[in-house]
Amino acid sequence: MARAVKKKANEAPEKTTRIQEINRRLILDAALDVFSNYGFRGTTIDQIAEKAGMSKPNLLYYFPRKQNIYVTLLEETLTEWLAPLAEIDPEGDPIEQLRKYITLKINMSESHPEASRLFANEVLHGAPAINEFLTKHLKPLVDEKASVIRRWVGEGKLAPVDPYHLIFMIWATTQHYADFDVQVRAIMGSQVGRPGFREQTAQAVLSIILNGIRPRAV
Amino acid sequence: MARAVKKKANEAPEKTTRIQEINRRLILDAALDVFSNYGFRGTTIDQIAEKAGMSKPNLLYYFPRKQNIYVTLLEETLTEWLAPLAEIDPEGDPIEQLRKYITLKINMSESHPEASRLFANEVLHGAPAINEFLTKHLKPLVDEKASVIRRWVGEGKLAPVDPYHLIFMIWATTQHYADFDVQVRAIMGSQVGRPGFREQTAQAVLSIILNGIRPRAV
DNA sequence: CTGCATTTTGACCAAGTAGTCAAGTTTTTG
DNA sequence: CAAAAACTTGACTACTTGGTCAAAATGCAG
Repeated sequence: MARAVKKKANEAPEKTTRIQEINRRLILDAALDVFSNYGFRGTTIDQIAEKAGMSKPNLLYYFPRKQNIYVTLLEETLTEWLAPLAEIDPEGDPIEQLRKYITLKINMSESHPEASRLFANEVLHGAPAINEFLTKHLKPLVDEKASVIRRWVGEGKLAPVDPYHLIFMIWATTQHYADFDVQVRAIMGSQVGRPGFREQTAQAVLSIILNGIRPRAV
Repeated sequence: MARAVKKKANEAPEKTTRIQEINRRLILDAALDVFSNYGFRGTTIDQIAEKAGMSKPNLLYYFPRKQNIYVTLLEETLTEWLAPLAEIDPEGDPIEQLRKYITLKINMSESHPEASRLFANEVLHGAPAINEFLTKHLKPLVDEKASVIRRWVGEGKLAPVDPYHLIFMIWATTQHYADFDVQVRAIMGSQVGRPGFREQTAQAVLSIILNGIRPRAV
């Protein structure tokens, strides 16, 4: 009867069994798929349970509330999602570092569009579940990288540009291809699926942004 | 007892009374507010009715289905949303035309963020209600403007750039400020509300994109 | 002012959905 | 190889919510 999380109330607080590990993974994978397509309200526990191949009460044995699945998923995803930003090397060459960052983001948008959409949907609706994450983790990281970029600008290695807006532009542009996939497909048609499309996208995005911030003669 | 739409079954097909006009407007305004915040599934008819100041059955007298309100709203919004793109003048100066377009889009994002979010949410979820609009109206318009941009590139008036990706980048960047408002606020804090923030944004976006596509020496 | 059309709403219904429960099955452990 | 712990599920409940309906209130044309 004990909930998966609670133990005998005096033993070691955290102990995950093999089965727990497997099933939580199954649930989270299924949930990512469903939540990213239908949003929080649009998703039913039954949908997730079916996709995960288990009964609803069983699913609720692992995550007592729908919210729990959702929040766990967002936390898992966000950390991974931010990794590339953290990798920007303050000592590296500015243009090279930003090229690498943009390329990584475009690749992520193609390889994990569900994660991007899950996040986009949450923010679009006011980020009720992750507002704290945004101010406590995202902001400090962005502040840090923004000051690096600002220094680069000061050293004349980049054209004068507001670092925050530059970062927003990179996010917006790269995630657009995941979040607005349907629209991109409606306009560009069959090209989208074709091999090489990602390279073509990367090339176009890199060309505009990097030339847009390359230092210019005054 | 007749539905608002049907008349005495043989009279002039379309006749909207004063009251109808007022109430439909009240409903659509309220609905834009609610739908853009909570999405289609997350919105209840009761919420809209309350915000519109009328009873639920009364609201359903004007729009027999929740879907009807939603679709009407999207159609109204989309036309307005695309207007700036149509205004790009093939005979004008390329950089000037694109500057004007970007500026208009940024202004719209600030003045009508709900419209942007309504649309973003719909596309994010696969655009079930407007897929047809995308291929029948949006695509042709984009194709047309893309060929104008391609011609400009051919004439050496712009750096070599894929016109479709350029348009996507402009959309992504400008709408980001409406759709991801919460995130922008979490990172930039109180600056966002301040007068002049829009100008600062416009300046940053214009600087990067326009310099990114300005013709360069080979 | 009167009678018909339009508008408005309280009460209600059916479907869908988050979450519970108690009883069963499987796995682990001493 | 028991006995305990962990896992699983059918059946159920409480609640939300889209939509109906019949009757009342209001507006309006002649």
